[in-house]
Amino acid sequence: MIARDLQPPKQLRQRRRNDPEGLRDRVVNAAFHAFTTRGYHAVSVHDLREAASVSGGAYAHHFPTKKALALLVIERQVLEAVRKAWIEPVMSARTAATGIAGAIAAIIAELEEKQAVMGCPLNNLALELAGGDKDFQAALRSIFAAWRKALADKMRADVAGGNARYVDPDAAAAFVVAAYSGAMALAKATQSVEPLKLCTKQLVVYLKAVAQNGSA
Amino acid sequence: MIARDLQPPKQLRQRRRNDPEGLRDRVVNAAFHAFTTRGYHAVSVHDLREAASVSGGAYAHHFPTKKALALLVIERQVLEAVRKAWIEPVMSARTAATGIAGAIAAIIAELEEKQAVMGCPLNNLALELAGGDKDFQAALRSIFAAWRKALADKMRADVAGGNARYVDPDAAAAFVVAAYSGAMALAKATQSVEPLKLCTKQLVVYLKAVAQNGSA
Amino acid sequence: MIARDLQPPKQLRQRRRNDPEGLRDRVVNAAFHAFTTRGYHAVSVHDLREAASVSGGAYAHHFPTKKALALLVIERQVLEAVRKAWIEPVMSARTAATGIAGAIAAIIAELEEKQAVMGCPLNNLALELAGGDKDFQAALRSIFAAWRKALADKMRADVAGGNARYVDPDAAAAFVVAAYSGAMALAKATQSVEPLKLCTKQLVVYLKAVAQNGSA
Amino acid sequence: MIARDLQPPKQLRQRRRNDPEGLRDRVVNAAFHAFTTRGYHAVSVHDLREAASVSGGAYAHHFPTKKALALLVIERQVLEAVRKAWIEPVMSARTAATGIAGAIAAIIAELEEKQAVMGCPLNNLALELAGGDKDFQAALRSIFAAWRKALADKMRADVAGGNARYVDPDAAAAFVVAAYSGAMALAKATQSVEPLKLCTKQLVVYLKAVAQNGSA
DNA sequence: ACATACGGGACAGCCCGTTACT
DNA sequence: AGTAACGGGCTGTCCCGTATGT
Repeated sequence: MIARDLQPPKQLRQRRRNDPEGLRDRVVNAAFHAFTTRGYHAVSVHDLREAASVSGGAYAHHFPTKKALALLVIERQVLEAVRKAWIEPVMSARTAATGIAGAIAAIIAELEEKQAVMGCPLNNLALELAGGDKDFQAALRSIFAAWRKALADKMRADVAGGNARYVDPDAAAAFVVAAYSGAMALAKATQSVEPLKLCTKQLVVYLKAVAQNGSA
Repeated sequence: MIARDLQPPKQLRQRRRNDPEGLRDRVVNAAFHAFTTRGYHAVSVHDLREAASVSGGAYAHHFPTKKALALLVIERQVLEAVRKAWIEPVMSARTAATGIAGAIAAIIAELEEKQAVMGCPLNNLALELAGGDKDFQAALRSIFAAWRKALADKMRADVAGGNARYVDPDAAAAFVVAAYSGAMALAKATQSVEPLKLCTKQLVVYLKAVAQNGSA
Repeated sequence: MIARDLQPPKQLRQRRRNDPEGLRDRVVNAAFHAFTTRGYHAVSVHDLREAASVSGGAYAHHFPTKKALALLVIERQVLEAVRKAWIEPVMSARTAATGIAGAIAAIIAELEEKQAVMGCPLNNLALELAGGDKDFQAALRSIFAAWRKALADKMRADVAGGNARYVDPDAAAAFVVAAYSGAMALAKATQSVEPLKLCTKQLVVYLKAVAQNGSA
Repeated sequence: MIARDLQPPKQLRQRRRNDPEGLRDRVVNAAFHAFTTRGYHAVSVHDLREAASVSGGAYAHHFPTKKALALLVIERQVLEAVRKAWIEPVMSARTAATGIAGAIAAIIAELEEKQAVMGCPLNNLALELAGGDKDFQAALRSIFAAWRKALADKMRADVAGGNARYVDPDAAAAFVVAAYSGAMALAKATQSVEPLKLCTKQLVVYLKAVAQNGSA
């Protein structure tokens, strides 16, 4: 009718890159960061596409649903984060106790560089998603299991090597995971590393008690 | 103006009953349950209105925004839940250690009646909301503070009464909160009370250690 | 279930005033201001009740619908505003021409005190509402008619008194109303009194032309 | 993933046709018509989508907000309407006076074909929107400026060509715009072209006066 | 007269996933 | 592999008018 020149600026049409792996990485990394800091439900796929500079079609080509992407994030990135921050440091430490203390110390050091305490990626996702969906539940549970198993194995190695006498390494490992997770929750709620430091000290007290007189 | 009953006097048009407090209670209770089990972002206000059988107009009259409702839930219901499950049992127990063990035992007993482990209401909300919004953060933080303070006060009372010699009751209280919170997270992730039982035993070990030889 | 003390603060219950006329005045004045500056559709009855500090029940008791209130505003306040700003000054002036110039000058002076140019109340409402609703249309049209009639009558008096020789006073009056209305629209769009001043000068030129050589 | 046609291949599921420009045109034209006749606030985006037969998703893809759509309408369609109805006819006329008279005459002729007088698109929007929002204000102001400038330029050309002696072409142009705008407002309020005809005659009187003896 | 509580529906905007097209 | 267009439904919030109650 009036004015028919409403074409969108064709010249701005995004350049195509054809880099499937890079694209997947960008999306998965953006999703890991967004999901673990803001929460699965609080993040829209639009946010993720924007953060990763990916068009809707390309995104859909690689990730059928939001849930599938989240499972990928959990199984790859979250597991990897736990491995890097906990499993590897503990495995390569002299004893379980020193490894645990060292891992937490490293995390505290990293947090103190940044300004905000965003909590533990695994726990953030677990508390939001483990209640509802079986697939999420299974994925998250297996990471917790790997974490606990690594700690327990190290404790068993300590016992075998004569460095400690844990009566129930599995229980002790679960407790360490729990204490750290809860301390991080406290740290997130107060937006301060102070609870983490406090709890670390207490964790050391506990570990000394169970490693020496063998109460657990 | 003269009433002109154009519609035949529908007997079905059920008489409205003004019950603002009941309505508010229904909504707040529904919100407490839904928010703490499914998560704030996973629940729509439509869900809540339906669960509470409340019309859109009535809902809007009482709760300006979803956030305001959530703050109400946190400040009233969540605080009350922590009080009932933790603060009151511990305060009325003989010692901090027995109170803590008793509180967790009661929670485990309650969980074993039900089928699903939905986690700690406070921690569920904290992990989802403490990262983003200042108002949520403040509300949640104050509940954690009350929880920690109650435990620490009881420990200080134990010290004063000669029943224990905690060196740092605040740290010990924070650790108890953290260990329980983390154990509950583990329980939720595995959908089993087993981690909770395991961790409780270890918590007792810790408490014995710090209460007797005064390491903390 | 948990916490049942959710009663709204009963003590805050608004004091009842029982001042029906004052209440009506407050509402009608608030509505006049809001409707003529922000527009009928842009203002909610909630806004009006708040601006007039009137509860929903009291509001509804006096004004059955939003439209009825608006009609009242038009028939009372808008008409009164036109009377005060135009009809009375012109009627009491020596001639139509001096009355018109004086009326506009007074309006300009008033605008220059304030910061924003909100336009002519009558025209603001007319352009928004005259297109759709017959009742609004009739109410607005009658005000324009009164305005035009007053100007035409004064011109006819001028002719009778030998002060001017308007050939078509009705046309001249309509033109004055139109020129002023359009000038105010221009002033509102530019948020400046400058177009109003410019147009006033031209209006004087026109009036001299038609009053002296009798072209209209 | 293999396509599994769980629904029988619905023949009715009409094939989607991608026509972004057509869709945008449909929406913008519908918006132009609805906004300028019924008003910005009186029209819901639902109305527009329905009028343009556009789904919610498609609409959102092209127009982020209602305001953005309105700005587009103003900057494109309203400007174009003013250009077609006023600027081009006046520019291509022999003199400013004949151009102005011709433009209004054409508008009157068009109105007499239809039944309703919906007013000037530009003024309708201006009176509703220029009071509140800075972006709307700027967009509308620039159209008025273009309109006034075109008339003033034509008058200056007349002076240069010796066809008239306007002392202040800018003021005369503003006055013409104002008089027409106000006359159209009157016409809308009375739902009749009569005020428009009346005022046009007077406008000619004015133009003769200022063009010949050079009073403005 | 007037205050609170309430009903049902509309508001603009966003959601995730899919389809057409290059 | 990748882009833009698109569908249908849901989000939280607000709307105007009415009913209940003092």
